[in-house]
Amino acid sequence: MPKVGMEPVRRKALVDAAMRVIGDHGSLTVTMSEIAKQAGVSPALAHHYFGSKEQLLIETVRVHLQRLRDSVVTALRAAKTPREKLSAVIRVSFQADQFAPETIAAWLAFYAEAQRSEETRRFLVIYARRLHSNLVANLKALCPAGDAGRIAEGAAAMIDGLYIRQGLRSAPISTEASIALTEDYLTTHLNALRG
Amino acid sequence: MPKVGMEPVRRKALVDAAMRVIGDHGSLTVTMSEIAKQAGVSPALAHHYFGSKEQLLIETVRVHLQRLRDSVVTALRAAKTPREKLSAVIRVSFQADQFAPETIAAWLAFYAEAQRSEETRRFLVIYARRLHSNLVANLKALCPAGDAGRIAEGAAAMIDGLYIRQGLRSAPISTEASIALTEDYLTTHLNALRG
DNA sequence: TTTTATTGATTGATCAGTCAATCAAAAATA
DNA sequence: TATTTTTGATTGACTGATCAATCAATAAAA
Repeated sequence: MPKVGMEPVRRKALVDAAMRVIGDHGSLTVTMSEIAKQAGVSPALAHHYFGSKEQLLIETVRVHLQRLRDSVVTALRAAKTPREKLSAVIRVSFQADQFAPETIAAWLAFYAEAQRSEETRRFLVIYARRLHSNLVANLKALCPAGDAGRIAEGAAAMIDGLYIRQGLRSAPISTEASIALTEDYLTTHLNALRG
Repeated sequence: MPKVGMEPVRRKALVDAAMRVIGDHGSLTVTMSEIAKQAGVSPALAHHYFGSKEQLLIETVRVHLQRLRDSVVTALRAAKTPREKLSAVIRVSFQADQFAPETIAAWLAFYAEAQRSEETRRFLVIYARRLHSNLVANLKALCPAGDAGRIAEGAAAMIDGLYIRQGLRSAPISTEASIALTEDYLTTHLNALRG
């Protein structure tokens, strides 16, 4: 079996396995053994490629945020007007795979981890900033700059809040309802500025 | 030294110590030793009174949510009109001790834990429902019932979202600004219904 | 004397991380 | 082409540390 060029294959498998195991487990206190098993390799190999558990977890955050970013870029390209681009950003935040319970559980675990791991925090901050700046950039075409910043803050908070509340499964809300609430927030506040 | 009636004293000390240690550590992966040390007793005593680490953590959530509830009740009593009561609920959510970094870190850890521990989840769901129903009850006096539910969802999401984003410390926002954003959300949406 | 409070010492389990050894492909050499 | 050497991939077995949980013992009140 040992062929050359396995490294990228194994790294991807391990990063995907980590996300799945963390999501199922609902916590970062998962063992390297579980992750390796899920990826179909030995724990020793996971250490071989990532050096440490912490490094594997950090890579997992990085890779998955990168994928999320790619989704946003694609969605933004497809949208024409600023208003459509705002909707695109919202839609991606709530898209199916992001809204799956295991995915929410995993992100929640990473958010908590950001309190301990400076590197994890850095990646999440980059995501938060990008979300904010995507919103601001397009809002500026629709309202004064000062209002754009404020409305973007509110919209970002609402997106994250709907997300975390979905994780609690107290009053499960559909993807469409979440999108509608956020859209409504934007529309109402933009209208308030005109009227 | 052993005097009778130590139990409630020790329980409170341990629950407070747990919250502090978890907040400082930014995670639930804290040891019974650390908690016990912070409380000034031996690890064995913590086990004696709580049976297990999990039970101590659950008690910690319960007690702290109970305190939060008491704050809300007091604030609601002090407020007269429905609109003032809405403001009171918002104010408590962002009050100083709740907004301290260690407190946010602790709650984030518990939110993540809710994915694993059914009992922890139950307590957080109760809090979420109470927040929602406090908002709905007072909104109903100011707008149609259907709109009240929707606006309450949005306001609750915004509160939780501002909270979690504060935990990231990416663009630290002041207590006042957080309150202002949430108040603005309510005002704007209530006005939109009238206009 | 019984009960409550308290701890030091210990145990058993879990895990991250290491290491030496194996195996097969690729590259170099004859 | 055949043979040897090197290198990358992979793992089983092991180690050391950590930690929750237990327990027997002590000490002071009731």
